[in-house]
Amino acid sequence: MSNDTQNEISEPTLAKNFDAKSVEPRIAKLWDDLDAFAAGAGAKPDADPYCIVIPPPNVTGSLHMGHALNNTLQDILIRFERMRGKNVLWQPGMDHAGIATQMVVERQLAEKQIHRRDIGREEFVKKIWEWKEESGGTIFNQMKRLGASCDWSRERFTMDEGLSKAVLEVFVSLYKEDLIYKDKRLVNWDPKLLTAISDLEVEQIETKGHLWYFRYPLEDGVTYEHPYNLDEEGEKTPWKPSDGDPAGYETRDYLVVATTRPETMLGDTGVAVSPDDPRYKSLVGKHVTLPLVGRKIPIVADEYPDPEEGTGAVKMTPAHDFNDFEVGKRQNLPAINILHDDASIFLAGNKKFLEGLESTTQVETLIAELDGKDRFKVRALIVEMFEQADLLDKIEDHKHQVPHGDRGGVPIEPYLTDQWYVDAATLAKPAIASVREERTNFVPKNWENTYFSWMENIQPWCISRQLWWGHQIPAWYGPNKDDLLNDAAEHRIEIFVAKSEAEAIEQAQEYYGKSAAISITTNPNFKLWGVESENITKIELRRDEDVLDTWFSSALWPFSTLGWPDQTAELKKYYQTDVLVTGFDIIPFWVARMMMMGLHFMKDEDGKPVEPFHTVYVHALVLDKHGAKMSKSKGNVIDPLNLIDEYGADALRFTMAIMGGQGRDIRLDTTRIAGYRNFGTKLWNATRFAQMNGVKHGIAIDRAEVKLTVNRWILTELDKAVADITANIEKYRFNDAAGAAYKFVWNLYCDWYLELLKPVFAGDDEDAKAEAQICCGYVLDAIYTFLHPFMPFMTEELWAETAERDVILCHAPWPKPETHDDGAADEINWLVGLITELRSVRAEMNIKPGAFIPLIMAGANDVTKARLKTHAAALRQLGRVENIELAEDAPKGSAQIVIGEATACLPLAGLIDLGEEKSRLEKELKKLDGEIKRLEGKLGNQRFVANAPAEIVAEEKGKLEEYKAQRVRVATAFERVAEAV
RNA sequence: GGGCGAUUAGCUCAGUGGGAGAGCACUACAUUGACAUUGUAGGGGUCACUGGUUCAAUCCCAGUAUCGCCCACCA
Repeated sequence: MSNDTQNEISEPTLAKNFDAKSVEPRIAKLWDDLDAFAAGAGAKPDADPYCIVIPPPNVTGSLHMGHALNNTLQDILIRFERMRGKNVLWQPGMDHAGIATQMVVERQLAEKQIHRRDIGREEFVKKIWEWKEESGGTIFNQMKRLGASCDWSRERFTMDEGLSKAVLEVFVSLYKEDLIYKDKRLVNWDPKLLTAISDLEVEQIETKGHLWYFRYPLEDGVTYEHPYNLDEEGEKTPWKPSDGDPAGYETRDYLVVATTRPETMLGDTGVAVSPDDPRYKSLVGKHVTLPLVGRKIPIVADEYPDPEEGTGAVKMTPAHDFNDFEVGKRQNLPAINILHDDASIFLAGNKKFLEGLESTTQVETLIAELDGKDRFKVRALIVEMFEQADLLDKIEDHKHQVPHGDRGGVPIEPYLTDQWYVDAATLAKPAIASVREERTNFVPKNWENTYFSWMENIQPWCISRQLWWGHQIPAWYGPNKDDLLNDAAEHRIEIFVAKSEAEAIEQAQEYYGKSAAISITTNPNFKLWGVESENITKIELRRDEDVLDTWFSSALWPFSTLGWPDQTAELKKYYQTDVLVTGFDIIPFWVARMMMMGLHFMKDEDGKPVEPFHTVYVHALVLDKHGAKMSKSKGNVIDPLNLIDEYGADALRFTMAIMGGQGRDIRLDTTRIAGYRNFGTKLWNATRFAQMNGVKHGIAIDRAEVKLTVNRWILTELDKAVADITANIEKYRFNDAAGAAYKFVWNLYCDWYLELLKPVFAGDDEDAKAEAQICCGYVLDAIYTFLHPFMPFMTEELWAETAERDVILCHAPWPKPETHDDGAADEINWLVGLITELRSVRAEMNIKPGAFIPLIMAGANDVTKARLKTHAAALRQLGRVENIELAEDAPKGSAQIVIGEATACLPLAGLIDLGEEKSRLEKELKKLDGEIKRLEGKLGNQRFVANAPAEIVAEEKGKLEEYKAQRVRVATAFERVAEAV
């Protein structure tokens, strides 16, 4: 022992403040150089695995606050488990994000006046790959700045070779099981992006519109009696069946139907009424003439119309409305498509539309006026035409939900096309059971409602997209053999689903026979038929042009990234993964589908399905500080990178953790980030203080040997804190874990422990000093460790700065709490209480903060006497009292603090205003009286004493006694002061 | 229309069936030996409202109000 046992302040090596800007990149590089995050890094060979797969960000994405939260929480779990000794893999990767990515590159081309069709599919896809190599994945560098400890060497991409192989495998095998099929039905069609989209990609947006009431004339000679009501002014008002007897009837030769989309009337093929509707009973089976078009369409009875709504008669457009499509199927109404794929009106050359129409001038005019025009323009024109024809009954303002494509942003059209579907209902069943039977658990649990409500009403999942960027559907089309040979009028298509072109040809060969020469064409004008002879000699196959929904490949993420369909070592080790951390918005998009696919394809040794993860942690949304969603258009977007620049990654992470409480959205207020940046500075300076006092790091402590009460106390508190933090991370209570860490570091370690050590370091008890130096460093080391998951950069830096270490901090073992309560807490709590009271009285009495004043302890017992002696230095430094003396009674004219059995007196006659001291004590008495009265009332209540648990009653009794004793002492003090005044 | 959540200090939020908490903001004082990105002390809340259960409700239950989100095919 040399210099550091003397009362010298050493020069700290740490700068005064933590410089995040220079330290963070350096630490990041350190981790990188050491491959610190590689799968299993730092773990023993037989360690338990722990795996999280990242929710793959879009390749076009950049880090937003949602990612910052999501990745912070994952990284906390990952670092925590890594330090606990598990074999950890955090699997990173990206999503190819079909539409989003294609749009980005299309926009770039548009700047050069190029359309993707100009350069062709192959060239266009090449351009997207080029773009991806150049600009894609910037988000990963941003995530590294956040400190995300993914195994970056294992980065995957949903379009890369391995994952594409998984997609093929899944598609082909689901097809073979009839869980994937092709079907012609109405889909949600995005007329801007010219592709089908799934139900989930449709957003309902409330829109102000109108409800137009049109008159459809009944066929010649048909009339009916239409009931009406009368209002107070004698005007006719609509009648509904529930109104009872109508006021009267009028004879009508037309039906009134209402619509929000007048343009669809061009495709009307019927009018439906309820079979129970008394108004229209006589009309069922009759016809109306479709205005403007002149088509005769039937009036049908169907359970779909609600007699209480609208007019009770509903126009049917099976090709452009999901309900009408169903009614059409039931009632045998044809579906007439009247839209091009871009939602312009399709009349000229529209075979189905023209069928059965006489080529009258009326129709010719209609075609001339409307064909090729945009749907909304046509809407206005149609209304105008109805008005001119005197068939517009009335117009009402109408608010309704209009479906919009979430990417293209324009209203979608229900559109009749061939698409591929996944039989989601079948796959959903085991996925529902897994959650019901708690093999997979949502945290917080209430998100299971979202999951169930989605899964239990699940519709066939439309997985084909008319895009170029994505996994091309592995289906090849050829002509139906029999149709070919029989020269049938209707040509059916034969589908060959295969993992490769060669396999498809093989299948085709088998189907068409050995004599057929089979080739693949990409010719868009290719025809499926047209052979020359009755022997099939030449067949061209053409691959389906469509690609798969992006979420199809994402659904395979937990096993495809681990190497599936190959049975890799990683797959074996890390599947089932542990927890999925995600926002609630993609529970149906992603979580539900991963459950379906995982359970279908992954089996354990006994062939039992294995869920992709045992826990789904659902976190909140990050909103601005007023609770609004962040969006570019609102201009309230906070860029996490700016926050990292300003406050450091650790501060941002800590904020995310402490605000990421379960089941609640986060309103981000940047002042809080500043607060947690300050927290880092506090810890930094605590270390600096330690350095100045020769504190030693990395030395093990035998707790039984620790002598100083403060040291024993802080070690006990440390144990409590570590246990608390550990338990809370295990329970995904990130806010509680961060809160416990914060309180321990600032409110216990810095505010009291270091303050209480100051007199020790300044004193001349060398043994005490040596012990304090070791203990102080030991606790600091523990702090670095338990804070590391939250603030990895600073703690890693401090870890390195304070001692030569065997391991870097992110591989250091998580502290283990030892329970060891020896009563030190009582003593320190007494001391802390006394000092706090001293400070409070001094402040109230306006005594100069720096001034030392004498203390006389009246009525102290032996324990108190001993404590006064032990902590004299601390009381001097922190309470600014000196010359501590003992007395039987409090001297006159002093301020008095009742603490335990004793009274601490500050003899300040002349220095303080005794009147003020008197009123201070009076206030205290009043407060005690209030408490005593409350407790006496409670304990006097027979029902309380009889019904409350015994320990509660005893507790309250104890409190009452305590208050009463306290009151006696305070009253004595008060009287003494009162006398002196 | 159905479902979920929120309502606690000026602001952002924790929290518990048994004496209301944090951060920021505010007030006063302090400061060249860890830290002004600080310290000490202090002010500030009928825990949205109304009922109910209970010995006891901010907490549990029901209803009301306000706000937010999700789902849904109303012509």
